[in-house]
Amino acid sequence: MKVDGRVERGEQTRRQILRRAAEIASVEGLEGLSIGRLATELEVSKSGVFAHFGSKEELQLSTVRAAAAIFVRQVVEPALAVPPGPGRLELLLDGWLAYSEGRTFPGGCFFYAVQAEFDARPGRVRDQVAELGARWHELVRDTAAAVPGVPDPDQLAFELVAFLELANARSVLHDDPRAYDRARAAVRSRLDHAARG
Amino acid sequence: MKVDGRVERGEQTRRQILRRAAEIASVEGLEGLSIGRLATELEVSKSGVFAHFGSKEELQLSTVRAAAAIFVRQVVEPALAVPPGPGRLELLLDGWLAYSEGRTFPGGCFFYAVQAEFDARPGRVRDQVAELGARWHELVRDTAAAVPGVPDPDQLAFELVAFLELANARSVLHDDPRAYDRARAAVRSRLDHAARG
DNA sequence: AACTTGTACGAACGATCGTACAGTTAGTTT
DNA sequence: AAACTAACTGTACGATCGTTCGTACAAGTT
Repeated sequence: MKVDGRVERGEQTRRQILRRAAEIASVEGLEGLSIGRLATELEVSKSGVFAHFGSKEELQLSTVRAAAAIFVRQVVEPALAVPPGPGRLELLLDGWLAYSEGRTFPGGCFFYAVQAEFDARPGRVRDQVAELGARWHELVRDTAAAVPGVPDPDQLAFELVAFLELANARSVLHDDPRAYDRARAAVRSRLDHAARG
Repeated sequence: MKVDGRVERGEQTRRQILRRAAEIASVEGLEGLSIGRLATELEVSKSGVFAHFGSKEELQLSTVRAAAAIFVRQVVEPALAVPPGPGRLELLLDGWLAYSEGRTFPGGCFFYAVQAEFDARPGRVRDQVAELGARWHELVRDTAAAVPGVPDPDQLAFELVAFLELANARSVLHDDPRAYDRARAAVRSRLDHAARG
């Protein structure tokens, strides 16, 4: 089946909308995202943007899905490409820090912004964000569990993720890249400590 | 000078507005805060609320100030009341966890929500939030520096605050109080490790 | 060639946003 | 008692919000 012309153009437009939407949301939040603004910036009509999703909530959900796909491709997949063990864990953590520091999204980690925005309100967006967060934590925990000599992978994963998230928060809020150095030092010393204990 | 009647009523109203504003903002953010909604919930007129602040930005700044005062009273002052050293550091960290876990603000830590919301946009609100965040970090660092045997108080403070913030984030997003146990365990082991090293 | 499908558009809707302003009420000052 | 002031109200404004609708047209289907 050929997929040029109308259908291809539609999917391309949709991708462009979601790309821009994820960028905006990482800075202004998923509620700060407005259909009219999105339309203006992309130089398409408001109803054109709206028609792709049917509701703002569906736009938000699609934006989260699109951001998750970018995150998986940049952070998760490279780590899963190497064998389990200390190497994979380090690659995962380094990949995350590079993803945040490199500003894949202009506001830093997309999920940090969106989690903090929706953590306390009910709804489908919050549910999806919570589920993605849980999956991320499980991935870090399972990756840590495959490292020999780790007594409590859940606890280790908690502490490692804490370092990553604070690095992101600090670097964005204070425009200070040294937060990543702090996080890298914390990760290193915590992993050394785990290996020895 | 007597301050009953008109003046007292005004200040009381202002306090009530800011109390409610801080509660709402901890859940929906400072942008989710709307003057009309605030007026409806407090059963006063929209222009009555507006007149107290003159602009939405001023309302947001006042809300941040009010939340900071609550935070200082609940977390900072009790710690400063005991002598510097390990006891003060533990009281500070335990106080923070109790402040977050006890839901002084319904959406968890007010500043976690507001920092994540404004970290990537310019403006006076962001500047104020960033300054308060820096002051908090300095307080933790200085408190840690007064503990004997701590080689790098800045690094230690970074890691401790990371545990606190992730506990808040996890517990709110997943409605899971065990995140605080994880944070307490992390704090304890990190402080033990610092004392030994 | 006739018909269906899907993208995108422009115009309009009711609601809500922040803000402005004049007026009322009640405490304070003289 | 008169003058003043601060808290608060009601109404209205322009802008923007999400959403609905009818339409135009290109592409795919039969």
